[in-house]
This record gives sequence, C-alpha cells and structure tokens, in this order.
Amino acid sequence: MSETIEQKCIAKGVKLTDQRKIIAKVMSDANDHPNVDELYNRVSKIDSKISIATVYRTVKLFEESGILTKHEFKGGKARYEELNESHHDHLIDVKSGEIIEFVDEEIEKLQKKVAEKYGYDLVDHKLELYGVKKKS
Amino acid sequence: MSETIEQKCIAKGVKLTDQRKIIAKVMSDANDHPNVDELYNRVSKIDSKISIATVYRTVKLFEESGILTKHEFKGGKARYEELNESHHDHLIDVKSGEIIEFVDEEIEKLQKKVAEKYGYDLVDHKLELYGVKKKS
DNA sequence: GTAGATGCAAAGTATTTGCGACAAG
DNA sequence: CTTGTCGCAAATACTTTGCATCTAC
Repeated sequence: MSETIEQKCIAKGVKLTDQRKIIAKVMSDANDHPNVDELYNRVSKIDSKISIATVYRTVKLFEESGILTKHEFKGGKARYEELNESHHDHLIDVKSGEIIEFVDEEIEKLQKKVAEKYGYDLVDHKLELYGVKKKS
Repeated sequence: MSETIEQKCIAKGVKLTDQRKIIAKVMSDANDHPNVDELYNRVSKIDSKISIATVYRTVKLFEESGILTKHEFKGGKARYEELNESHHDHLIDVKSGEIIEFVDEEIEKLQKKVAEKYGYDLVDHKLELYGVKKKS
C-alpha cells in the first residue's frame, strides 16, 4: 500500500481539519468514482453536519494539490477518484454505467508521439471508451 | 464538398425553420468549435431576434440527429462542431486554447482492441490531448 | 493568536422548460 | 389545419462565494 490521502495532505502542507479527514477517508475507501453528491452522502453518514460547500471546496483543493483527479464523463456530473502512481484510462459501459479501468502503454506512447508531431509537449490527456457488452 | 447541414436535416426529416437554417449556416461556416454563447453571438448578428433557448434546443436536436457533435473539454462550456465522415480527435493548447484536429489510425485500432479485450463493442470514444508548445 | 476553514444562504453559471403565440408542411 | 417551434421568463442543476464564526497549528 502507498501513502494515504492524509499523509499526502501533510506532505503537501494541506491543513487537516476533521472534515477533510473524513472526506479523505471516504475517498480512500471508495472503489468507484463518486460525484460530489454521492461523496456528500457518504460523508454525511459519518458527520451529518458537514456542508456540501465544504465537500466542493475540499475536492477542488485536493484536485489542485494533486491528490484527487476529476473526470467529466459524458453528460454526467463531475466524478472524482484518488490519484496514485498508476495512471489509467476508463472504459464506460453505456448501458449500466459501470466503469472499467485500463492501461495501454502503446496508446500512451502514441499519444505522446502525436503531440510531438504537432510540436507540443503532452501535459495531460483524457481517453474514455464507451462500449456495450458483447452478446457473443 | 459533402452535404450541407440543411440537406442533412431534410434527409433526417428535421423540420427547417428560419432559425434552424441560420444556425445550420453558422455552424457550416465555422472552422472552430464554438460554444453556445459564441454560436448565439454569431447567429444574433444575422437575426437578432433568435433567442438563446432556441440555440440550445437546436444544437441538442442537431446532436441527437447526428448532425453536430458535442465536446466537453476540460473545465469549459460545451462546444459543438459539425459531424462529418472524417472522424478526428483533438489536441488542445492549454495556454492559448487553440484546438488542433488530428487522426491516428493506430490509436483508433488499439482502442477497439482494448474494448474487445474486456468484452465490449466500442460505440463511442473520447480522446483529448492537452499540451504546451515546445520552446525549441 | 492568527491565518485559514466551515456552515449557511445567497449568488453565479449553464442549461432546460412551461406556456401562449406563431409558422412549416 | 395541426403539430411542432419560438420567444420569453421562470425554473433547474451544479458549483461558487460573502460573511460571521470557529479551529488547526
């Protein structure tokens, strides 16, 4: 296991309040990609007095600190997930909404090559695949 | 040159009102990826009485009819562009906002392969590269 | 002790919708 | 004619913010 979100906050000099600790824990425990509403629901079960404004402020802060990453999948609300060493992209089941994480080194390399070709250094990228389960 | 947006509307049985003709023309003439505000501005110069609600309704209708495609680039408003036979992805200059269109057959193939690998048929995908211009 | 965080409600954005008037086919 | 569209303003959905209070360090 690598660093916890709390540890990352300390490393980055982010002040750890009770609210932030709870949000950090909920995000650490999440195996999915919750949106702010879902996150607020989970957090509320632990401390019902936390306001949604704090949740918004915190995910934004964590994102700016490189602790969380934000996804804006098609037509939905912004979703967050913990950012860690292993980069991956997403395959989204358009029927069920299920999200599969995948890595493809070859695609990564090609992306860099495309950027190079146009005279750019790649600083970020977004790759989302939308699919339907095969009958087979 | 291929079909105009107007022709596509007729082909798809979309009723052609004056407002829609104007929006169709502005989108056909656009070489960029305007958001609704920008589109509304351009349209207003031709007919100042068109309301923004109509612009929203029309881009949505055109998108559902497969005439326009919607992009939700990072942190911005939804942008639209005409959908035509040549599929492409986008490389966005994070400093200037400039958008470069590119095609990479190899990446396309690999995406399909990844979907296959997880038992999915690819129905759609989104690939956006964000880069900064190289000094050199 | 002090700078920064929180809760609340109000304010912003972006987009959608109800409704009566109007126009395309 | 009749069904669908338009303009308007109000409503909605998501997110941000001002301010007084509170808290981590």
